[in-house]
Amino acid sequence: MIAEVILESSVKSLNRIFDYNIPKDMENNISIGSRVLVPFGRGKSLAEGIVTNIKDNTNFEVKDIAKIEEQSLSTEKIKLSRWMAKRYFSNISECMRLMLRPGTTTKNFANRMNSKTALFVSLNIAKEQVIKDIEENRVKSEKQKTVLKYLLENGTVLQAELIEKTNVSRAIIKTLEKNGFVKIETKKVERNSLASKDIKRRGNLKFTEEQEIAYSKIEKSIDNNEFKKFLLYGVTGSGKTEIYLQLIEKIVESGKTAIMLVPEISLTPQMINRFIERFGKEIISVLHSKLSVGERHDSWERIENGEAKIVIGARSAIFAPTQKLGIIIIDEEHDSSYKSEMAPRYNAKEVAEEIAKYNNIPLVLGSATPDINTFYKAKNAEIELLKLTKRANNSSLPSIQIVDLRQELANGNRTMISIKLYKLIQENLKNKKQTILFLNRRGFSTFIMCRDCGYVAKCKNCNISLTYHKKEEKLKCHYCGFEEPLIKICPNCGSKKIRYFGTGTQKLELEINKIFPNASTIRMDIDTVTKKNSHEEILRKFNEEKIDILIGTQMIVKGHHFPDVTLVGVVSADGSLNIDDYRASERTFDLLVQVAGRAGRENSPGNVIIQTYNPDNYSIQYAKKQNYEEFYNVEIKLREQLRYPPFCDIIMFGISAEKEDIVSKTSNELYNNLHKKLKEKNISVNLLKPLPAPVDRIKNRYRWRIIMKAKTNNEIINVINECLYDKEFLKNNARVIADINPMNMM
DNA sequence: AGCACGCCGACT
DNA sequence: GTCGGCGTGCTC
Repeated sequence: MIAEVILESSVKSLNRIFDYNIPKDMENNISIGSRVLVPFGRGKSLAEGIVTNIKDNTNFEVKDIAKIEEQSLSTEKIKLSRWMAKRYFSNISECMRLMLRPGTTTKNFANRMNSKTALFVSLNIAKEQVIKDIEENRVKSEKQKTVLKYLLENGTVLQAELIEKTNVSRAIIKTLEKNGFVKIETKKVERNSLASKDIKRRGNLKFTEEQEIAYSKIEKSIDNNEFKKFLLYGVTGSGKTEIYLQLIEKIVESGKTAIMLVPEISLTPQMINRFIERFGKEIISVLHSKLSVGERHDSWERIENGEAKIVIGARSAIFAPTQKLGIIIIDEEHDSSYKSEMAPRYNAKEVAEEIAKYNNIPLVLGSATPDINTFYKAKNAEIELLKLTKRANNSSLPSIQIVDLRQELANGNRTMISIKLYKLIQENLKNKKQTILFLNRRGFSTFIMCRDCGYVAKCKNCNISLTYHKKEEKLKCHYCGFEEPLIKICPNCGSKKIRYFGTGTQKLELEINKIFPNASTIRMDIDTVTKKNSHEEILRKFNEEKIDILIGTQMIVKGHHFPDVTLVGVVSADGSLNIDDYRASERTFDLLVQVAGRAGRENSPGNVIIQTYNPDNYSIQYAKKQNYEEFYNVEIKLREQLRYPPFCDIIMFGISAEKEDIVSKTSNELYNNLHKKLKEKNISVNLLKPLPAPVDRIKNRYRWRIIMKAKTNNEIINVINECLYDKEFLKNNARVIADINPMNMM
């Protein structure tokens, strides 16, 4: 018997099948999906791989499989890997890696993550007997008594815990073991990130009429075992989560499992707690990047062995090894984090759809500001639209005002805070209410320039200006991380007239401290949340210590609940508007609606001030009105006129290398190959000539790109794959990537 | 990715 | 002569 094996490697030239002989004694233990070790190459080194097919003979002179490992992939996951590899122009083994238990995919399989074990101590005789033995003084030593008492109360405990809590040495426990009172054994330790949670269970809430209708539509497709897509479109507070919870409850009760994806940033303890309240931590598995590899390994194992029925996680949790999957829910479906920016460059929404198809189950997408593409499909009946128009908790929408910064400047106000915003902050401080100031740019100044000669400080590795970070007195590159001390004298002309341009959160914080010297402030951006729990720590501080003003970027926007915030100021709405990307308006609208949602969620209606140099822009105007559908109607017409998604797909080819001539040569070769092949097959697409990327050098590599606009189908995808994996083309010494509908066009 | 092969200049 | 530099090609 011969096995077709895909080797674990991200090298493009190895992205194919290798045949291996299955030794007689392994025949009964091997199947499609088995993970194996095989000899590969001239050396004696072993490579890891996955068996993707078993057949009777081969044309090659084959070697024997060396070892079969314990883990395997389901045939469904192999099918999914094949689909992904093609759709996302990636190596099949890179796709498979996402579906294997975390911590088991390192090249060095000797250092594999395994289930962790530790020594546990428990009583070896009946409790009553132990009590008697203590009372009748058969155990005399005080220390031994303490240990036995602790065990009587706590059952089986970690030896380390026992030693720490009872303050005894290991010898005492050993003696107790020798005398037959306790036993010490090696057992598996579960690294469960939820272990410390002790949360009261709670029942269901009562549905409103709208919730009831939405729920029963989805319920019907669960009952019919059919694949169907739903868009649950409802404003913040309209009760989407309650619908998710009750759908999952139904699924779990019928012995099936559920996957719920949420954006990484909204995977907060508050959100997880809500699930634990309803279902208990025993059947929930949480997967996200903040967990240690060990915790992720064990979470995965609990899903594999059926212990965990509900998976809550960020993007890659879609690959969780669930048994009998019954529903997939994707919350905040418009969020850009569902698209991977690393190989394989997959979109979890599309992957979820594929998985839902395989399993004949519903896929539920939820959002208050749906992705334009999703809403277009909902309007065209490809997705069933379920609307929730009323806020379940009756809280009122905040009052939103736009401030024209041009006017402000004309009136002589050169600060970042308009008169209107200033007055509202002052009022809030007086009333002991909290304020959030949002600015989507970190650092102090975006760039620094010499006023005499026009010199701008740039990164030596990237063609991008350096951002000034005041606290460290450093210039930093936000692309490669390069840092250098702040320059005080122009290196070009020696002038001392160095000026700072553009504003970041650091400068805003400084300015706020100047304007409101008595107000307490806290800042939250990438620079302040580097440590593992600092994110939560800042929010806890803000909430509990009643900090007056929270200043932050994107990351303050999602999923957090601030009961005492009654004022939100968007210091500048223009940052996301002036990006060279067809999604700039959509992003601005989403962001503003979400930021506004942070104000006045409880009983007091909040105030929102949006400061901008583009007060007439439609995304800002509709955000003020909080009217998604009107925004959609304008946006979709523009997309149609300019032929942007959903009216076509955008495929971006990125070519990079250290030498510019290699980049241009490879780019032109790829363009010509694509052009030729498409012409041969009579496929017409909009293929733009290769050009340097907007940021044409990052980390010392020159970057070019080719853009293709086309309504993709199998034929086009095949042509692209053929060109990218062409043997002759691969000889070029450049890095080439292809990304379908990328989130970042830079 | 490894690893071997082979073609070239430098050197105990 | 031969040691080692790295460009090229192959791996079931």
